[in-house]
Amino acid sequence: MGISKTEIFTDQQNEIAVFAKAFGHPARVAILQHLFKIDTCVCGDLVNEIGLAQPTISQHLKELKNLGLIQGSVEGTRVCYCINPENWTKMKQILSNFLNQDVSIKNDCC
Amino acid sequence: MGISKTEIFTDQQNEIAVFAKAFGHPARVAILQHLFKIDTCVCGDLVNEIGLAQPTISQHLKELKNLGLIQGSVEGTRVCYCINPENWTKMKQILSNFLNQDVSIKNDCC
DNA sequence: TTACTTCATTGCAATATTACGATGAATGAC
DNA sequence: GTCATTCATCGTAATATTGCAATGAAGTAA
Repeated sequence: MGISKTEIFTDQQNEIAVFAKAFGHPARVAILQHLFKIDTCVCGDLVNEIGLAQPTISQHLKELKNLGLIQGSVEGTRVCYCINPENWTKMKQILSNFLNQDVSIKNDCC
Repeated sequence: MGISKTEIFTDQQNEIAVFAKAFGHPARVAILQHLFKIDTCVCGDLVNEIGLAQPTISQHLKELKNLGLIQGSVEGTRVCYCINPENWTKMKQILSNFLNQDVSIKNDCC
């Protein structure tokens, strides 16, 4: 049906999935990498940096903003974006907990 | 168009996106968590454990298997799945590199 | 053999995502 | 005021994803 049955999963599982989905597109990965590389707010040049049309970039930025991973502020005609450090750290911990659960895989299986 | 323009991004960016997408659905998160919890191969009871229909689970398992994150072996009428430790570690390093790039965010922005 | 179990595959419907042209809103320059 | 710039939003088309019923394939049990 194209709709995920989120109600049968735990809040934690849904939260992991929502954050992971944010990185599930290379454009959003590229946007975040660029914001980290510049290490301050980026004003306007994201469309040139990434190779997609302006409405498409705007849409990806909106998704990242809705998740709280980035924040933007208006500077005249431009809008400046940067990482939201608190929320990035929060997200990182949630995903790291999931990724680091590989305690002890028995090799007497499969 | 529903199709991602992967050709304009680096291999690394596409790789991050592909792995992240694997966790972008709570059912796949739940499957992986269960495999880790059981800590050995799981034979058959995934449909009862997760609350989705059998073809749906089979489809999610196929995606995880195609990415190499899990592996399966036939045991009679049953099929047993477990985490692929090598590929899980590989994936974890790729995603961790991305998540851990928060070196120094200047707070004189935004 | 038949019946049963387990899982994969097919086919389909509903929803989501991606991308962009066109347009609008807000600001700055003049 | 006009004009240009920048970014958001709307509308739409194409593709992807999710979910399940029906069916198929392969094994076990009798």
